[in-house]
Amino acid sequence: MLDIARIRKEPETVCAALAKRGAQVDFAPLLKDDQLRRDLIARSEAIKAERNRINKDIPRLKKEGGDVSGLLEQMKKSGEEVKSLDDELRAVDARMQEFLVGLPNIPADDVQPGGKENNQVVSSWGSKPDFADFTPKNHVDLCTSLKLIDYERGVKMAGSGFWLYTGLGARLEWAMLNYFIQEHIKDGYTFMLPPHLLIYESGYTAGQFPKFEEDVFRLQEEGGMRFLLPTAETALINLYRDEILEEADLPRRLFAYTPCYRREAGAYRASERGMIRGHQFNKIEMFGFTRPEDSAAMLGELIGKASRLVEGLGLHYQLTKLAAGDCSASMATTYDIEVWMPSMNEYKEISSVSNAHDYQARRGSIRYRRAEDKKIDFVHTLNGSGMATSRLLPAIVEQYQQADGSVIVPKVLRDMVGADILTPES
RNA sequence: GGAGGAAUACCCAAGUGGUGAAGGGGCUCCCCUGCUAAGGGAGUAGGCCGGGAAACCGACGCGAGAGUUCAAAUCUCUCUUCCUCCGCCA
Repeated sequence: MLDIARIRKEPETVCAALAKRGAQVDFAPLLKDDQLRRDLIARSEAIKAERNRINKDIPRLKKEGGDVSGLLEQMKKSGEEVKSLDDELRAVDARMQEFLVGLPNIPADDVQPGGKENNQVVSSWGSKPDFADFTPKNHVDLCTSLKLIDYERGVKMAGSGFWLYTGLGARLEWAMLNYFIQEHIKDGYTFMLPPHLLIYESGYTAGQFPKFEEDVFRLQEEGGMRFLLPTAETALINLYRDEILEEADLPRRLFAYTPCYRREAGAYRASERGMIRGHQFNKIEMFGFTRPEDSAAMLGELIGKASRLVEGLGLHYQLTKLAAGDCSASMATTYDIEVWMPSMNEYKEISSVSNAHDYQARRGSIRYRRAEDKKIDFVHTLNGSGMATSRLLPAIVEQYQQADGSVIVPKVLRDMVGADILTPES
């Protein structure tokens, strides 16, 4: 949610910023409603103030035996006036709300305009594995032959877009989750296990609703809906919804493990099978609440953490700064970590680290009281995958595969997996 | 799923239609005392919205929303959350 005061003050600047992400917005109807709204409030409140004054007098007059019937008549009339003004006000409010809720976040100043084509590779780590001596297999073949993932039986149980980790595959997946959890705890982050089913308002605060309701699995219930979270971010952003934190409480550094459930309507490309567009995948999510002046530093911190985790696994990756149009609607800045996928000859996103500034905080009314002057202001919120293990497992088997079809287990996972190398026989 | 009960400030809590939502604890400040104590006094109802450069003024505000009324913490309805009991529990 954008600040109406800022739009009122500098509509052209906001308009130009939104244009960076390809959003063409005309603020004229909004600003007209804004003026109308304030007029309605002024008129309604003037009548209410008068009514309050008279109401204070009535009991006194009655006690003194005066005649109040004329006053009562007048009060009844002004009551009706107030009611009609307030009805109009509600309609204007709803119209403005609808307009504002549909607007995406303002991209940060240093974010490039344009779409995907303007994404910039910031850095890269490691190098592409050398497969000169043999033809590397793709992760679907590897995971199948090594019996790490059972794609067919996953579909049998749950339908298209689901798979099943089996044996060493489950252990490898779980080892990664454990590894990340341990690293986050070492860094002083607080471990959270949130509910997986959330109410509508939580999706609204995250910026998911109302625009992307079709993208989640929904359960219709009497008296409302619940949905399966598409990422732990959707839960964690709501931790302090409608709360006022003390400045001393900030920054908050959290992480959570949840599966992520997404509809991902439409078919995936064959090469993406088993990695992208699954309806359910595992992810550790990092999350931060900060003072506005600290969010840039925390963004750097989160990028650093995500990078170190991929490096710990020894995977070749690049860090990309997204152009405005490629950032999701709620985010002002996003950096992606993209891991090398030999079979696809592409770098694929495995972590996305973003700063939402006050966009989500405004939607969810998440604020803090400054220690010095007791003023209340919106916090900044940040999130980053740290990491999506279900996308890392394919990268691991592809990058670590050997000529004989076996896969070497990354050092940091060997104890937890209980194996140094995965072979078709193991 | 059923039957009851509850929701007022940081905490406890009074308040069954009428001008400023009692009181206590805690907290902040001051006085007295003089050193891990005790006493006295003052302050302490949030947040949003509108106006204003500000001081401030106004509107709203007793879980949320609607209604009755000239007037609602108080009466009515709907909902939410919590508590007690019963049932269910792969």
